[in-house]
Amino acid sequence: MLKRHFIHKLDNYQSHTPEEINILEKALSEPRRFGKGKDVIKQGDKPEQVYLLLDGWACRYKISPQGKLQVLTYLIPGDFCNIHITLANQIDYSIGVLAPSTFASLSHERIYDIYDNHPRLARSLNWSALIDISILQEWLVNLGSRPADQRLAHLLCELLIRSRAAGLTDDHHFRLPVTQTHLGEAMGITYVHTNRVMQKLRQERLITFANKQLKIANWRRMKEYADFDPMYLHLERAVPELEKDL
Amino acid sequence: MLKRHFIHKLDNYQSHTPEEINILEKALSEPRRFGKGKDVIKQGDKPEQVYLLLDGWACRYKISPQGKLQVLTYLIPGDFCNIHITLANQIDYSIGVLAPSTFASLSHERIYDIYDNHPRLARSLNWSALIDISILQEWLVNLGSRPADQRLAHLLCELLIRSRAAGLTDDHHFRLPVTQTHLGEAMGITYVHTNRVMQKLRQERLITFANKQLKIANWRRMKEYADFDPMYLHLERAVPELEKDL
DNA sequence: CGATCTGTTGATGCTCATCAAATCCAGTGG
DNA sequence: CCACTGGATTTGATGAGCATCAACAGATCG
Repeated sequence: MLKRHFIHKLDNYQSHTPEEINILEKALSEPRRFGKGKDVIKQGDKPEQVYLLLDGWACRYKISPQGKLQVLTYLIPGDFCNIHITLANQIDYSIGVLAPSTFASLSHERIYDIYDNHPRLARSLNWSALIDISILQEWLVNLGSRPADQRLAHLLCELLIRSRAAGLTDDHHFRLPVTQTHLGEAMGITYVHTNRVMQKLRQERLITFANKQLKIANWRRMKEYADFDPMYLHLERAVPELEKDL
Repeated sequence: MLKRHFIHKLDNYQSHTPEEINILEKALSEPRRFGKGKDVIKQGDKPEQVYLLLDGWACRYKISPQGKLQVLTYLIPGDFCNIHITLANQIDYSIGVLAPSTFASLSHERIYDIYDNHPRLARSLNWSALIDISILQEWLVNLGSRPADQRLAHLLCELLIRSRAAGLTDDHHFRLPVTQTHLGEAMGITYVHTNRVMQKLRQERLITFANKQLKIANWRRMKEYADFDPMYLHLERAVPELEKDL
């Protein structure tokens, strides 16, 4: 049977026994489908459960009082959408669905149970949360200090490595079912400019993009171009393997 | 006796008994002084302890392979510099000292001890970590979707509220011992432009800045100008008080 | 099969970077 | 106490990167 994406992801940190996997599986609710454009969590909601993206594509985002939308991170299968089990009264972001997706959820009690009684699993979840923060930080660097072309290149490098880490692909292609508008909202630029920057990367023969499939045509040059160092993804154990044949 | 800044900060979440405060105090190492320009933690170090800023001013930052520096967050007295007790082999950021500062540290064992045996304190620490993430997210919004003048205004609003929450000030002034270069590195703009934007805020009579003291001259207009909603600081319990008389 | 969303292209102007130089200021040593 | 020094702030001139506005082509979908 096929390994689920979240197991695939967590296995990059440490390998999990069938029993451990079973504990996680049993903690999950029935999967629930959400259509494109729906919100799983809305800014202002009370925190109630943690969502796990099983399949599809989503993002965490904020809308500022002025009405501009900013994507905070992309969520791919295997990602926990909102791990930092929030002690706050209100959540200050939304989880939006970018392509038809299925989610499972974990109640806070289940999570606390894991933290209390399954220290190895607890470490895996903590590791996953650590990566979330680390990605946020790298996105800050991306927005604050790279021009738009490198910014896009960097984002695409990240998404390829994360896709490989989740077992979503094993070559240079990955599924990227988002519009250029979405990409722009993640990078803090307009969709018009996103389009132009995308063309530039195509002309440089770094990427191709068709049918929602993105291919990084030359990984070595792309990495260099993007100034990409995967260290922040904390996949030490797996990166050599993940970059093999790229 | 004077309440220490980190207690002041945590009390915004829930009040702490003298015994609880004592447990925290006893978990702290001897304070250690660091001079301006020194690094408490360097990119690439192994995680060993958690630092608490007792006095002074510091920041978390990253230097990209290309050599550009990006400030990820400012640290003021009462802040834990690196709570996310990292399970990684390497830390991917540095903690830099911007003004002469004193730090105390907590070993990972002490932290785990608190998590295991003092659930109320554990919640307070988690709350503090939550704010860290939330600030990161809001900074992403700031960099991604606000022009430089609003960006600076927003940053200054945040720093005033945080300073009040840590008991560092009780009026419109707060100590800001950083150069315009540093501010620029936080906002992803050059120091030249930082200077010009600063002058604009002065001309609008929103701020004054002299002797490392920043004053927000008109809180209501400044908030509006900056598009500032303090919700992300998760100080619900305290914000009404914190904004009193502003 | 029309209606709407997404991608693409062009023209124009503003925001911000870059380069360069002039003050201002705090600290240091004679 | 003053002359020196190096960092921080300020100012001006120029240009690049990106936003904005507008229009059209292609893809998608009920």
